[in-house]
Amino acid sequence: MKSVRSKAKPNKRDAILDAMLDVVVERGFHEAPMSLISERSGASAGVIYHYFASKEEIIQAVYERVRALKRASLLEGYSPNMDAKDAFIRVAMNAYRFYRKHLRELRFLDQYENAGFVCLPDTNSQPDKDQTGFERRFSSRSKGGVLGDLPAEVVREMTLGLVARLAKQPRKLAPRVLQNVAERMWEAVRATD
Amino acid sequence: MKSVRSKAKPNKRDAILDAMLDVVVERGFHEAPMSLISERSGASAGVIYHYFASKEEIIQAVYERVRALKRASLLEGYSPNMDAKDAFIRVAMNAYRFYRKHLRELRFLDQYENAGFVCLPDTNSQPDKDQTGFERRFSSRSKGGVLGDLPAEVVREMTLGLVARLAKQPRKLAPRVLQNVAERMWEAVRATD
Amino acid sequence: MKSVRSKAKPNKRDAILDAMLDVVVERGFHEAPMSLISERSGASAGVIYHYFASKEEIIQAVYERVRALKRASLLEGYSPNMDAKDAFIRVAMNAYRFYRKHLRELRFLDQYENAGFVCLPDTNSQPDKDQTGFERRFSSRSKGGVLGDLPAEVVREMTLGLVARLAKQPRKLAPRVLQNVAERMWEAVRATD
Amino acid sequence: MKSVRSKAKPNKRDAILDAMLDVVVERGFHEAPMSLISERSGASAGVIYHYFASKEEIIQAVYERVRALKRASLLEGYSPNMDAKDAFIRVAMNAYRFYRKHLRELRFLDQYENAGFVCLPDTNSQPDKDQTGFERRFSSRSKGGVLGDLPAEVVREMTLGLVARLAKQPRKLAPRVLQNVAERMWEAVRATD
DNA sequence: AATGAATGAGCCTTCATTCAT
DNA sequence: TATGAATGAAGGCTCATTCAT
Repeated sequence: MKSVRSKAKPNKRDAILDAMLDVVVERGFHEAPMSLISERSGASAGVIYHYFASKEEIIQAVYERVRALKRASLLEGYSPNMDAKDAFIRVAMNAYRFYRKHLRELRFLDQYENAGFVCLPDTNSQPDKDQTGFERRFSSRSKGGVLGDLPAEVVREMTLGLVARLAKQPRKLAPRVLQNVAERMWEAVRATD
Repeated sequence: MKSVRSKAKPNKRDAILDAMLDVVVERGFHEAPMSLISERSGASAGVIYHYFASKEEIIQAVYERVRALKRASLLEGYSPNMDAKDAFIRVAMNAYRFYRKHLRELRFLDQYENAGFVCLPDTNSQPDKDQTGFERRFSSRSKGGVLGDLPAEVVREMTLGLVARLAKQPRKLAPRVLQNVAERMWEAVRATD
Repeated sequence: MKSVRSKAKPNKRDAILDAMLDVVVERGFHEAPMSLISERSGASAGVIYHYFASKEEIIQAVYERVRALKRASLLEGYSPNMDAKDAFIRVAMNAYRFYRKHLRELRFLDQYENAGFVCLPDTNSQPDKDQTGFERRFSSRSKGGVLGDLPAEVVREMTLGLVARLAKQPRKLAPRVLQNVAERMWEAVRATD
Repeated sequence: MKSVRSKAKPNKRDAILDAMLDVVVERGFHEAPMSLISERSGASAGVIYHYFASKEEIIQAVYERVRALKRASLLEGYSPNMDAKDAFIRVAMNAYRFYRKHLRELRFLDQYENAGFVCLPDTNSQPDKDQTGFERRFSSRSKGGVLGDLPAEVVREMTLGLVARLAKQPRKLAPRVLQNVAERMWEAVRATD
């Protein structure tokens, strides 16, 4: 019966993460002083360090949270028995929708990845089953998937990477246009017989 | 006759810009203290402010310099009478080559654009002639160009944007693969009759 | 029937004092945060203030406890009818044994006395009878004692003070050496006729 | 012609060391905040770090300076051809005079050595010639010296250590008393035939 | 008695910038 | 032009202490 996202007392730890996300997005990693995090989150300078060991750790935690959120959203509605093309397009549309709904998160990710923070070589290297299945399916035919023989990172950039960048554009794309783009990308990366 | 990139005495102003570029790329905007710029550039803390009014201005100047360098490189070898597809592919390959040769600059751009610096409403909105011609040609057919009817920013992301991201990947793509990608992109964006 | 020094549940107040003693000895007064005292003593940050009004007061209490312990130990086995020299040597050996057994306490005293804590003008200036007798006996002949006419503080430093410093040395002195030293000190301070 | 110790501009580095010495002596290592050092030394918070890398380093530097000063003072007027007893007494009196003249320094040393700072295992282990000669002479006969066979650290405490403690007493000892004490110590440690 | 989240002043240090030389 | 000592406002973080539970 208690409202979770009410501004009332939204769990202090989360309030801190929220504040950090907002501030970093609005002003960049530089100019994200703890004093501001404190003010925005409603947590005193002191308690913050009760929940996190350091500023870096807060940033790390925001990153983790965003990653998890993203992961969960992309595969929504996907099932392994869908037709490959349909699945591909669905995920692309999912991604676009997600990014538009979570522009702040998207921008945070961009900053995080560009400011030289990424060092951990992947805590998430034990991917959940769903994703494993998905990733194998959408790999090159030579690796048992349905795609052509482009290197994996190229495919990633031609699909999800592209969608992310499109979502960052100021103008929101009409679903029709988006579908159109997704189809063209499908043509570009699918296995040609 | 004087070598441009020699560490010798390459004009103090440039040394400062070089230092800033390096430091930002290596350590991010946060953790790019003036003291380090001073040390790396060989310019004393004091003189730096003879050449630039503030740290921000240095960053701005680096950005400008990088933009100019990039602009000049992309259209190398392009001429308006080339076949459209060939031109497209040439520019794509140009871009890839440029980015790989100037990874530091590319990374600087990424940081700059992601850290919330871009506020100046485009000094470069008066594009030089060459580019104008090029841009008109490679616009949608409805605007007199040779491409399909996707929004301009979508096309940009599907072409140059993509190339930039591919260039950032650790692995260098074989020219053959790159050509392959460029062709697929061409198929994806060109006007279909 | 309850073991005194067992880590079990030795009265929370004492646990706090123990913790403070340990921490101060290990790390100095600076770097003796209450959080560590809390952790080591097993008492929560909160309760500590149920037993003591402030950090200072804890330190004061440790000091008092150590003083009392020391006082009790030195005169062990002393009786007024012993021969003066024997008594002198016995007390010296007592002191040495005590300090070696309680090095932590000794080090605490050193820190306490050197860090500018001593300000209380001696609550213990009403010495217990035993000591009174002892002190009178071992004072200068002109004051009714058996010693020569050196100032009291000089004698103190030449005897107990010296023993304390010897005890702090890393190497433990053989009883024979110690006895030897005590005898020489006795020669140095006793009344010469 | 410029006065060195004038309050005018006594070399900022030294002013900082002076301030640290004073504050530590007056208030202890705990409660010696940089802000106070800054205020007392007349150096801004910032410049201090131009001269020293950290607070610890300042303390270290004070220690070094005090050690050097002390070393120089003790052997004043000593020459190897003096009679052993005379030399012994002279050095003892030197030490007392030094300590009384430099009570602040003495207290600093005490704090430094008791607060767990000493870690460097002796940079001064290459003792200057004078001292070497002195130390050999005033060692036990079995090591070629003129003293009895007490362990070296015992002798140290019975002589210089004792003098240091006497100097710390509030009351200044009359030269006569001091001489008296020195003679007794000499009797206590010299070789007995 | 006990907990531990919360406070907020204060700590050490950094850093963009200025200024005397 | 050039130096680098100097400034002082912040910055991230700690810690003695309090207070709701």
